[in-house]
Amino acid sequence: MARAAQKRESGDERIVERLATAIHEHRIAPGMKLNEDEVGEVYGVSRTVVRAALQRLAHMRLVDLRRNRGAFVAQPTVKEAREVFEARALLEPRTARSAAERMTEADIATLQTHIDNEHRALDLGDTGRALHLSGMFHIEIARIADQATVAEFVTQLVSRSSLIIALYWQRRAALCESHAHHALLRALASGDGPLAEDLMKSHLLDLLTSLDLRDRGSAPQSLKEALSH
Amino acid sequence: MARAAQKRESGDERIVERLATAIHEHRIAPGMKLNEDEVGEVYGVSRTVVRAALQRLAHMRLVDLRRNRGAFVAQPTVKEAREVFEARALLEPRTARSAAERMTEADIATLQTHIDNEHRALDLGDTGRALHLSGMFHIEIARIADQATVAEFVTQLVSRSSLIIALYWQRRAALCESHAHHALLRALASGDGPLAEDLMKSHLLDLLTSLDLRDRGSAPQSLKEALSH
DNA sequence: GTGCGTAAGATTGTATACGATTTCAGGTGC
DNA sequence: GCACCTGAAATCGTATACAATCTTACGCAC
Repeated sequence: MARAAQKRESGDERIVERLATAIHEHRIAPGMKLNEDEVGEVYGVSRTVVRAALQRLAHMRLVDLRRNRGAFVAQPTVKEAREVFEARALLEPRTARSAAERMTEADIATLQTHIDNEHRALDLGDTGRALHLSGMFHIEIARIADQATVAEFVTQLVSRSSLIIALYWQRRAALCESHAHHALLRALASGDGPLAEDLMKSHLLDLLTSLDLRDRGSAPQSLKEALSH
Repeated sequence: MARAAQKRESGDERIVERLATAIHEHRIAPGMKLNEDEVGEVYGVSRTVVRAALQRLAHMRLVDLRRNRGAFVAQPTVKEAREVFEARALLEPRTARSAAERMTEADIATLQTHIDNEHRALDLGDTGRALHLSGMFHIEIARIADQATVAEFVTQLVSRSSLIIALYWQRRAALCESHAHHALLRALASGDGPLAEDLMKSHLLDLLTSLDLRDRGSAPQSLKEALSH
């Protein structure tokens, strides 16, 4: 209810959001250059606000800002990918345990909704949206744990994970995710903290092992029409 | 222009650094307003770069950016303080263990230097610098663990901790810190990962309990001359 | 004297302009 | 034909100008 009602969105936030989802949904490929003038023209704003948006995206590690060179969609290396999941392994299991001890009926409903929507998106073949919702599930848990700082970190890590998955996915296994989330939700709903912690830990491990993390060349494309709308 | 010297630093980074240290050393009080024109005049740059700097500081949670209102030095609440240390408790102990398994002679020397400098600063009564060096010790450990992502988070958390300590400090136990760091270094140097993890955990707990985290009114002052140089 | 409305001032948000740096194409020499 | 130099075009970094929004002070009615 916060978004739709509040038209007070500062120009750059709108662009951050649109660019972020475009990156998450893999509509603009890693390595692609984000020319300030072009982005500005696409969204009908000046470079001033584009630069602000790019800076924030750089902060989220979704784009790479190179001095006097410009902004490029981030291309997480294999090392970075491992480090991101390492950080998630440190933060999320314990946070899931905390969340289990605080779950309310409303929280259960929210998580269930996320899972349902994720299933629906998958059925429709909208893997981009499914991935997004899958991430929201993790973020929501941190929020339920009432740990804003951790939630913020998890948000960034989930965001980067989307990019990483887009880059290093070795196909298959979107379903097992949903199952993992469902089992997690059961543990959370029953207030079983230790179980939730274990499930989260193995879930993250599964995610990591489902990636193909062997070095390989990258394909830095360069076009901007993918941004249209 | 007589900018001379190092051009490697993009204008805004210089300002971010100066403002950050000014905040860390408590030279500008939490709640104080950071007027864009004034800051720009102090550092001899235009609002454009000041705004970029403020945005980055907001990202670090050192300043609070309020729409159409301006930038204010952050005033971490008690809740935020707890959450920051909660996050540190999740990240740092395990990271210390990893670091213990990777320590080199150079790393040991670096940490020892930090401790020495911290002692020296304390002897000179420069608590601001001592606090800064104390934080660097923690950040260095994350770097040694070769976990850039975690290191980045720890950097932000340490930074916020400085502000929190400035706000909620209650007892004069700066010495125990040094002792804790010294013990930690010994564990790290001897490659005892589990011990390092335990020591870090209790060190963070000590830090947290040394704070007076009961709600109380804040004192939002308002001047800018504290920024001079 | 108190409360409120309105207008002037101050401050932030955004756009545009200009200088600095990089990139790339074309040409010259070997 | 290849390497290297040179200059123009493109792009980023910063400053300035203008518009939108908020704050504050003044004046008027009661």
